[in-house]
Amino acid sequence: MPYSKEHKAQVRLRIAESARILFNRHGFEKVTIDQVMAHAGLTRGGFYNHFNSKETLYKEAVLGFLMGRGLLWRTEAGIDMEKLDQQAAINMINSYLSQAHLDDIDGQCPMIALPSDVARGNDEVKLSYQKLLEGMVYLFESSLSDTYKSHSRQRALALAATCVGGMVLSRTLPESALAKEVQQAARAQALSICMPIDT
Amino acid sequence: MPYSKEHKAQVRLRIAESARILFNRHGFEKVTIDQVMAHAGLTRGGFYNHFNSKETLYKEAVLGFLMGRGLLWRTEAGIDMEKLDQQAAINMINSYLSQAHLDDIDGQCPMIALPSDVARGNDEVKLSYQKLLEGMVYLFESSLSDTYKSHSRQRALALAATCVGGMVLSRTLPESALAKEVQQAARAQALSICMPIDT
DNA sequence: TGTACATCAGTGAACGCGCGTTCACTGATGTAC
DNA sequence: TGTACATCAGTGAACGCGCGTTCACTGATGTAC
Repeated sequence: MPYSKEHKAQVRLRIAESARILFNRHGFEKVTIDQVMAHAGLTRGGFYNHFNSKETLYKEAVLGFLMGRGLLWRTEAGIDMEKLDQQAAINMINSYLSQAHLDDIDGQCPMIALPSDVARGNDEVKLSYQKLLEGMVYLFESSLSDTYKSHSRQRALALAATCVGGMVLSRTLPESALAKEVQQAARAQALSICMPIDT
Repeated sequence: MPYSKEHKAQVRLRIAESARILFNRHGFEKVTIDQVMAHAGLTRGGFYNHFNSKETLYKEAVLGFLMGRGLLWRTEAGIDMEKLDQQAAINMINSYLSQAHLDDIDGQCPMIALPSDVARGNDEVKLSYQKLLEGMVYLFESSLSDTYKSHSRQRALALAATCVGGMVLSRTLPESALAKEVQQAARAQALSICMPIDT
């Protein structure tokens, strides 16, 4: 049994990670198997040792975010998944709706980079996208449950819509003041939702 | 001078309209010139009598929504662009964040159908997308200016983010209760933003 | 410890299909007389 | 009013390129002895 099992698993992960980055930059369609493999330091043909088709890459790439880059990202934002209080929601919003996130093409949340690509993908991709959203909603809902006894789920879902919507719009506008304005307005709105009204 | 000028202009519009519908269904990449022309009742080669390239179709298709389908849609929703009061904003939200809009793949707002495609398009497409957003923000801002003396622009921008975000997320989730839940939560939130707090 | 061997991850040429674009043509239309 | 003509919208075959996928191979690795 040449080559250890871990070796193959690692290479597979490396390919999926390369795919995630390139998909974030250029979308599912525009990225070729060649580019993905080259980015992972390999050549064309080997791809099919690891994946059945390009389609199966989509799922793996989107899901990879949760455990890889996304995990790192939550840590940096000071979010402790064991202790989801109001501050966690605030940190999430400030980090998600930030200039840094707008600038980070490679590391951005796939919900922002790939919404319409996923909408046209197969059910597997959509399900992995749903996992991302559920993670975000869980975070918001847990964080808000202390502040708001009722409607905390509704508020959490609306917060997710505002966060993703604000970033999607910002990303889609041509480089301009308006892009920044949208992102900041969405943030202000989101923060006011998760804080008790005392203004 | 055979064929009147109007004839050519009409055909051009018909092609752009076919493109808009097919793009809404399948995105920029997946749709072929053949399909667009066939949908418009023409054949492949004639395309280049009307457009320089596939790329130039993008802009025209997105912009076409504002004056075509979008106009019809605002009328149906009972929105009078001459009289933008609080009710106009409420009508807009109820119509935009609705099950009917979710079901209307062909006629939906391109901001929902094509966000990531546009984000990767050229500046012309982005600019036409921006026009759509500006229209929406203008509507909200005018409608809210009576209710809220200050921050009406910020609220309008955040409303746009919530509307687009709610629909984008809904569209992207696999057919499920969650999709509907997101859309309804976004609507409830949006409505509560544009109505004086009296709950 | 050293060597022969079997496995299979990785290589890169080749295949085949699809699509954007071009081009020589055809024939419907409005105009001139 | 009727007819010949010029224009150019529309046709469809052909081109060429790019990309997903296949396949025969190569050579690095862990194992058996």
